[in-house]
Amino acid sequence: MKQISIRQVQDLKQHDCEKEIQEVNLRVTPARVATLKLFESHDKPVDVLHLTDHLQKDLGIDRVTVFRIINSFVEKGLLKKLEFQEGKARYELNKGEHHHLICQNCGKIEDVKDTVIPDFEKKIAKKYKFLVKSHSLEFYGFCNDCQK
Amino acid sequence: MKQISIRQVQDLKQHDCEKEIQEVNLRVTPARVATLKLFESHDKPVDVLHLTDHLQKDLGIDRVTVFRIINSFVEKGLLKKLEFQEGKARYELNKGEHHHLICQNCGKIEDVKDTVIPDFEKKIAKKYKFLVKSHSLEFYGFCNDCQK
DNA sequence: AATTATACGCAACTAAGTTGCATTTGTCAA
DNA sequence: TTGACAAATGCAACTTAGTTGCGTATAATT
Repeated sequence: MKQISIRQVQDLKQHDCEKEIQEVNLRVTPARVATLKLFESHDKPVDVLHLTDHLQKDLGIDRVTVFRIINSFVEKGLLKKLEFQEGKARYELNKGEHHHLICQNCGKIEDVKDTVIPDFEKKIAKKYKFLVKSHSLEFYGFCNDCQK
Repeated sequence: MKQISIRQVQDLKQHDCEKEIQEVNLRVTPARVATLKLFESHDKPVDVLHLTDHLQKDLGIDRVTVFRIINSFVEKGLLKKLEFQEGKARYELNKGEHHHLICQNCGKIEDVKDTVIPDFEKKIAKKYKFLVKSHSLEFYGFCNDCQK
């Protein structure tokens, strides 16, 4: 069986990111590819400070640019903006409908698959004549470890 | 049938607010009563700027004090903190479980009664061993008027 | 390789929210 | 009712998230 090297995996990733950016009609720039790559290698919602930490220090990408890139990614539907009552936004790749469990003690964020919202949305559309475009659902409390 | 005057209604309200504040072990101060009254006379979630507008101009209550009062009210469970992806918080009286429909065009906020979350929370508690303390659910889209 | 719209970096700004500290005020007990 | 003390307020200064304007650089297109 033919193996592919780490190098090749990274190239694939690089190529995927470039393609994704191109597909939403944004120019493929090093800053954008690096940002999207960061999200691909992160499965939890991150805030901008966390992103700039790496992007600015290691790649010299400006804070402002990171904000602008993220806004364009959100606008194009690549990212989803989240707010966990922290006074700042978090972002995650916009794939797979799910919600979040946020531990108020240790800050751990867990994903929960959605089982109820699509039905609820239909009811809302009918009853309130409201056209739902997106939603956000978060649960705050204590994770298994922090209940002790 | 005996009528009560506007004056008496306001006194009742004043008294209710004072009682509520006392009951959560906070000192009854003019600033706190005025803040709580503002919430009682407002059925939609408001941001701090909106509050200070009245409290500062008409009653000379400082911006900082408003922030501090609100934080203490949230801590004591009188208010619920909300975030509608605006880069600032909103607050509402913490009574009656409900969610929000937020119109992305005109900004109108509508309340939706909860029908699905309590059940969902039970499932989460069981499956993820997560102790849910609170949650937030918002729907973004277009209200009836703005769909045209 | 030249053109051009778009993206980037830098500096400055805005707006939300917080902190420290001196003064005032609500509460409670004498 | 008054005096004492903890708690609340006002003011100034600060922090942090996010934005804007503008000159320069660069990706896409011919």
